[in-house]
Amino acid sequence: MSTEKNILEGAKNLFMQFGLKSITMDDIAKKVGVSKKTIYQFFNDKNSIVFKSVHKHFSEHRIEIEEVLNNSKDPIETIYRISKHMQMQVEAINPTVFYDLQRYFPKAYKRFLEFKNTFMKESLQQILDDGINAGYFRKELDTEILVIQRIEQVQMAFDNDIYPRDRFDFKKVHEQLFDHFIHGILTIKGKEKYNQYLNEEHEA
DNA sequence: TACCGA
DNA sequence: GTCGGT
Repeated sequence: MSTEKNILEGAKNLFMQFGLKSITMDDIAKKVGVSKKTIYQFFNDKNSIVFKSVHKHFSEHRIEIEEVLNNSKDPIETIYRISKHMQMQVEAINPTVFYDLQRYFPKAYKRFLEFKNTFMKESLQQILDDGINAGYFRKELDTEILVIQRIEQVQMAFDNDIYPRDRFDFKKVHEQLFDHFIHGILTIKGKEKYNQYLNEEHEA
């Protein structure tokens, strides 16, 4: 792998684990095993590494989501598998990343918002519309309104002022919000199908 | 690796 | 004192 890819991969891993602000250029150099001089041959500044890390992260995330979209038998399986995927992502990322992005790295934060407001929004809306047509989700739903609600509630769970992490289990907050969301949209038929996937998981 | 400026 | 940048 190229030196540039190595640096980016190492930086991304450190950022995911510890956040953006607390990781220094020296930390990255040490982790990757190169000098800071080498890093600055590929990246203009820290802002550039953060931006490219964020870009790489969401590009990979997008490919994984597309794999699920293309290989699920029905909308219930899609939303179930994506929720599992999101759960893993949520556990793998230090929540301070979002705070750091917003506060210190506006350009990278903009990239994140773009991902959230285009790809995430469009794919979730497609899933909801498909689910309604298949009779799994309630036909009364306004999917455009609910997609925004769902995306923003995920973001809300990352906000330490809203669900302080010294009082709430981060993972449990996400689980609760998803459970509440999914049960608010399922029809009877959808619930049966959803429970099938839950039961398969317990048997596995 | 040492150093400077913020 | 810390950290991005030289």
